[in-house]
Amino acid sequence: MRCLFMGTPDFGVSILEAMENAGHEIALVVTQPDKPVGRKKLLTAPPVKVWAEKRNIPVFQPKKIRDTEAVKEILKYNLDIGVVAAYGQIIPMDILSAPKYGCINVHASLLPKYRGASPIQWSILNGDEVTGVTIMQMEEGLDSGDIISLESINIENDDTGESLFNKLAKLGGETCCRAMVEIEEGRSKPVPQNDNEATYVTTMKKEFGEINFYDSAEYIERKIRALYPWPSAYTYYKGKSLKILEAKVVNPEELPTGIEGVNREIILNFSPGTVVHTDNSQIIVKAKIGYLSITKLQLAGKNPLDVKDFLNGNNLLIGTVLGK
RNA sequence: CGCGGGAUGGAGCAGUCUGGUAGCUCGCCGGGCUCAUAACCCGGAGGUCGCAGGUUCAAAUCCUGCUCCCGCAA
Repeated sequence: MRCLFMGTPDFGVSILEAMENAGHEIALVVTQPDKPVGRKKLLTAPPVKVWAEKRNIPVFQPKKIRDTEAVKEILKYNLDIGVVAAYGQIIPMDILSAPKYGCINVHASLLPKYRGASPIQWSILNGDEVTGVTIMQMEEGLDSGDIISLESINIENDDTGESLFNKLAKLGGETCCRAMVEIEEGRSKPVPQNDNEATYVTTMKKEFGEINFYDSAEYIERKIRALYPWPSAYTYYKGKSLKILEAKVVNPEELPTGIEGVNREIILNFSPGTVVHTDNSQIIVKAKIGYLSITKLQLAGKNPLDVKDFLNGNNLLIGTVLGK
């Protein structure tokens, strides 16, 4: 089919590649304007734009997609279908209804659960065992369109925001292409969502990543995985922010025996956030419920390090309390 | 000119303020102890101290310029 694609980050690139491999013609790519990024504020093109330019596909980057000029530009193209994946702007009905089959959206959750931004992180954080992707017919509401296709996937115990993102990006591309075939052949039967079951998630904010050791170790561990590698879960050490990149839950009965100079009664009286043990592979910190074994971390200004390397240069004493 | 931290054997760090023999914790190689070991003991190799200039009898250290890495912010 002759397609319009609207999207911005890497997730969109995965969908594009799937569409290309399925033999669709990408007539136009619409994405966000280039933005200053990084310490040097270099003007950087969105990943989707980079991808499209390599293939000489026209790219359109309106500041506001709702402006009549922008709408007119897109309506110039004769399109069969529009595919939207993490575009970042609200698209007006004029555009959504312009292609022959309208526009469909790829969303990284099992709708109507987790409408909105950052569904992937939230599904890990909440300890869900299953998530997936939804392909829906777009309408004006937020992720509220009729469901064309829904594909689920298990969340593994070691899945991170990054790994699950990659899995869902791949699954999203496959599912999207399958849905496009169904639409073209007239087999598609969109099903309305049950709005009563809808839940909404907001954008993951940076400050949300601060670890509260008065949470349970299990929750903190999920938070670390959900926010990896961005924006990262963090705490503070010697006044500097300390990102926790990898950790495991340790139950009280699994604590290493023979902790030198410290007996278990003292540990029991430590407050959450206190380091109770270190060895050449881990730093164990007490949480409100359970203990957290940190295995990989990054101090502000430094590179990410395995705990072993970190401890070689930092004399981290038992009894140190992490946090502000 | 957004704010800040950093660059020192293979890894992580100290030393820089107050110029004067290259240090610590590991890793690696060799030997020893041991039933055995990631444990312990002894020995060894490995560094133009990010780059380029300057000051000085003497620079990792002081001055000037540059490159690269990272945290925050965006």
